[in-house]
Amino acid sequence: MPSLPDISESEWSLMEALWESSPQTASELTKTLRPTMNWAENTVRTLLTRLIDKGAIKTGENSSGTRTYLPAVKREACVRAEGESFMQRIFGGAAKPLLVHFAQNSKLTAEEVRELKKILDQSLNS
Amino acid sequence: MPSLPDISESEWSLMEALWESSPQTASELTKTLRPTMNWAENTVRTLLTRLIDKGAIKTGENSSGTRTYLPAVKREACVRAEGESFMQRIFGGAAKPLLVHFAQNSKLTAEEVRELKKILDQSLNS
DNA sequence: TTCGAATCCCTACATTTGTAGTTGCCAAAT
DNA sequence: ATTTGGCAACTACAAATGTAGGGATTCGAA
Repeated sequence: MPSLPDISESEWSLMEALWESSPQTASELTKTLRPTMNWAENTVRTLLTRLIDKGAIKTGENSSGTRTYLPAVKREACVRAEGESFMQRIFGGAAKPLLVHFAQNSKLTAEEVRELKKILDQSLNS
Repeated sequence: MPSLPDISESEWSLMEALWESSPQTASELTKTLRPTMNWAENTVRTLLTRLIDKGAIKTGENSSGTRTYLPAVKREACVRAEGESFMQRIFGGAAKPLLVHFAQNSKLTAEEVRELKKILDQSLNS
């Protein structure tokens, strides 16, 4: 697997928008993100360029000939990479302490706890 | 709560060393970290200075009058902050998807699964 | 056909981060 | 007293990040 690009925090917002819906043009993306990040369109374009350089997204073209952008890497893969790196940095790479931490620091509903326990069991025999 | 300082990746290594054992002088720290990070002592000093500016560590003095460094913030609090930020960035702030992700992507032993389930149960009734 | 809005391509610039090097000073060993 | 070995204080400098601005081009509407 080609090692995944390093996606910064701002860039991640763009990626999320594209994973959510793509292709999108720069101005569409700007509008999509306007509510959350109040970025100037040039800011969005700069980030898009950087993401292309990093190989995280590709370009296409819509019917009117305007450039469009779409993910070149899968979200799940990026989430795994970010997760690995976080786990490494903060929990020395160990999953259990991480899970313990979040289990203890989150208010989960009984239903969620039930689901999680099920997933834990499944993680064993598969 | 005094909002916690933003600790970078390299800085985090220093903090870990200090949480593990403090106070330490700059040269002690350099030696402590030598096996992992092969940093020049000046690098360590620069990072220490930045951590002081950020309010993450404080200084003291040992019996020989040499400056020592020690944490000014608790590890658990920083871990919580980093965890929050990570969960926000990657999982939109939701704990369950995060837990599901790590539960599925880690090879846990039966024993660990047992412990985790117990912790999940406890997280409910407390 | 001309003007303005949308697109693109460059350039800019302050911060943060990673990683030191340089210099000055002081106390301990010759 | 001189040298030397630490320690402290500054300075350095490139890459990555956040956040745009300006100029050229083009396409559709007036």
